[in-house]
Order: sequence, then structure tokens, then C-alpha cells
Amino acid sequence: MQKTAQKTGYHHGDLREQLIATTRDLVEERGPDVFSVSEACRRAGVSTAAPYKHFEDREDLLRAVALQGFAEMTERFHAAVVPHTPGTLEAIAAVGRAYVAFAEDNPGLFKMMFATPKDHPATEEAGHGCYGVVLDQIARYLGHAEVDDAVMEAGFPLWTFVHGLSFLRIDGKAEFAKMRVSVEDVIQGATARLLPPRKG
Amino acid sequence: MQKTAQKTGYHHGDLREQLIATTRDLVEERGPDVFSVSEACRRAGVSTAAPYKHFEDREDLLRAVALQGFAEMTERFHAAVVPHTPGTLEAIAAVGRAYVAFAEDNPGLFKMMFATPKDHPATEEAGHGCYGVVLDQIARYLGHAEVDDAVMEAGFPLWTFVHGLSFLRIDGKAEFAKMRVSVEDVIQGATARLLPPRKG
DNA sequence: ATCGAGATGTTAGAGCCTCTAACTAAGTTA
DNA sequence: TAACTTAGTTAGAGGCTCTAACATCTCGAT
Repeated sequence: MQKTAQKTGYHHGDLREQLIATTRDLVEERGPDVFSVSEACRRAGVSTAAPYKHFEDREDLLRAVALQGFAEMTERFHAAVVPHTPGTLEAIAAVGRAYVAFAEDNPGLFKMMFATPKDHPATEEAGHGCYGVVLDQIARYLGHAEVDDAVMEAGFPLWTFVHGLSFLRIDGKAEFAKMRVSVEDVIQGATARLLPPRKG
Repeated sequence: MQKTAQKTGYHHGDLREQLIATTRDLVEERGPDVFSVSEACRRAGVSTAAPYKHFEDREDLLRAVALQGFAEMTERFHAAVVPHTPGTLEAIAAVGRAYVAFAEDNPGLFKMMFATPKDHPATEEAGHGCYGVVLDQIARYLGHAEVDDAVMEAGFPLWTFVHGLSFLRIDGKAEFAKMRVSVEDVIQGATARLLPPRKG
């Protein structure tokens, strides 16, 4: 199951990618804040100084992992939309479900993606690209040709909702709240309620 | 502005409380993850070993700070309800506003309160007490005598919403979304939309 | 072919951090 | 006031991030 080149004795082959993968695993296992570069090195079988040839510092490595997370999330969003008619409530709710599902599947990564001390340009752009998928759907839903201020405003409460739901699910608060309905239904309901009435 | 006893030469007076206060400041200044016990000690003017007479470990100290946060939040909730007729939409929305306001006033603390690796019984109880304030209002709103499952279910989407909004505000995403309406109005609107219709 | 540059490893170590052990001073109580 | 408890201290082990200096490999130009 090696996805990257093997160590050739001295040089590793593709340490950068493997460090990202290992870090991602560790962030998931141990939690984002407890992650240590040293442990990632031990797992990758390199010295603790090696990562600094590929990443500026610990922060930079974590950022690369977060970036990968955003890319994956964006892909998932696109996949979620496909089965639905563009610009429908169903399409929009599907993205919401994909959002929460991603968070539940990658709790550590998800928290890390939003625990960024200060957003780097690249991370920010990745986030925007991700958000753009929903905004496109909402623009269509509202019958707007492009993502204007009204679309962003309509999207924000939805983002708010799924973002909050993700955190509460990750932290196990949803069980505490004794929900009898599924996450899917909660999202469907909230989407319908929080979106402004459709034009036409 | 000393709230605690002074150092009497050898003994401190009230190191435990001062460490909690200092830690809270640091968490706010530096961010929750970058906090170090050592720095808190430097500020409090004690050796780096001193805290371990009062707290099991770093985690335990942070937990004490989080506990204080929950207590403060609960107080704020109570204060928010006072000006309103109990069991009205306004009372419920007021708690929502207090939630987000607390998060904005104490972003580091707020994040820490919910970034708990594993919830300790005491923290959990404090959280429940906090949540109970809204649930009481919702129970009255729905005309239920006590906080039953239906009440919890009705409350969950609201919690979800203000929780998400808090994070997005703290992380500066709300500005990005170009909201033209105030946080207050967003909460008011979401509360009205997300609550089930009132009985009677 | 080989030589030199650049990329990517290594070891050593400085300077942080958390937490423990052993000691000491101050308060408390019989 | 002696004995016990509480709350400080210093010293240090072991882990972490990151740098400096050195070593090895890759590769393009000659």
C-alpha cells in the first residue's frame, strides 16, 4: 500500500507527500493540537530535521494537510451535487450533508482546517473555492446569473448551520440532545427554513 | 487591581485563582493551543513547578479555566433573559445573542471550551447547566411543563446555529460573506425559522 | 564520463516545554 | 510547641521545535 517511492538508502523518494499523509493520520488519531512533527518523523522513518527541507515549520506542514482537506472537501461537494437537478433545494441540502459528513469522517482534520491561527492566502483561497460550490447552487436557486451579494447573504445562514452541526456532531453533543430525527433530515429541514423564498 | 492576597514571601496567597486568571488572559492573547504553563508561572511570579500543587497537569488547569467560562456564560444567559417575557421568541433569541456575544468577547476561551479533548464530568455538567437556560425558555415557549425530549429536539437546531455563527464570527468568515444585516437580526431570523410552531 | 550545483538527507545541539523528586518554609492543630 | 499538612522551591529528565554544519544523492552541462 505504498503510494510513494521507496527510500533509496539515503534519500526518501517523496518525503513531502508522505509527511503530509502521516501528519493527517496523526492529527486524526491524536487530535490536532497534540500532533508532533517528531512523531511524524518516527513514522516516516526519517530524522527529526528532515521535514524542515520541505516545510518552513510545523505550522506550514499542518497548513499543507489542511489544504489537502479543503481540496478533498471541494471534490466531495461536487460529487454531492451531481445526482440532483442544479439549483434545487435538494442539491443545496446535499452539499450541506456532504459538509457534515466530511467533518464526521475527518473530525481531527476538520477542526484543524478551521483552527488555523491566521489564514494563509492559499488556505483561504482553497476555502473560498470550496464554499463556491454551494454558492453556485444557491445562485441558481435564486435565479441569479452570478454569485452576488444577495447569494452570499443567503448562503451564510446555511454555512452557519452546517458548520455548527459539524462541531456538535464531532463533539458528541448531538447524542446528548436526544435527536430522534437523522442528521440528514435536520439539514434538509434547516436548508428549507433558512433559505429565502425562491424567485418566480 | 489585585483580586487575591499578596505573596507573603514564600507562600503566594491564592496561586490557584491567579493561575486561572493568568491562564485565561494568555489563552486570549496567544491562542488556546499556544498557551504554556511556564509563561503563566512567569507572569504569576512563581516557579514552573508550583502549579502542580494545584492542578494535576496542564490539561487540568485549562479545564478549570473552561469551567469558569461556562459559569460566566450561564450568568450571561440568565441576564439576557431577564428583560424579556419568559417563553417568548424574544427571550430565546436573546440567549442566542448572548451566546454569540460571549464567543466574540472571549474567542480564545470559547474555542478552548469546545476544543476539550475529552469532556470531564465537571465540564460536561457546567455545559449542561448552561444549555439548560435556553431549554427552559423553549419549554415555556412550547407550553411544556418540563424539559422533555421534544424540547431538546427543538433546541438543538438553535444551538447548532449560534454555535456555528460563533465560530464563523471568531474566524472572521462573516465579513467575508458580506452580510448586510447585523448578527442580531440573523439570530432573530434564524430563531423564528428554526423553532417549531408554537402550541396553542 | 564526470564535475559541480542543488536538493534532500544526516547528526548535534540550543532553547523551549511539561512534569517529577526531593527539599524547605509557613500555617494548623493537638 | 511538636507533628502534620500545605504550598512553595531548585534540579533535572525527557520531549519538543528548529538551526547549523555536514553528507549523500541527482542531474544537467560540459
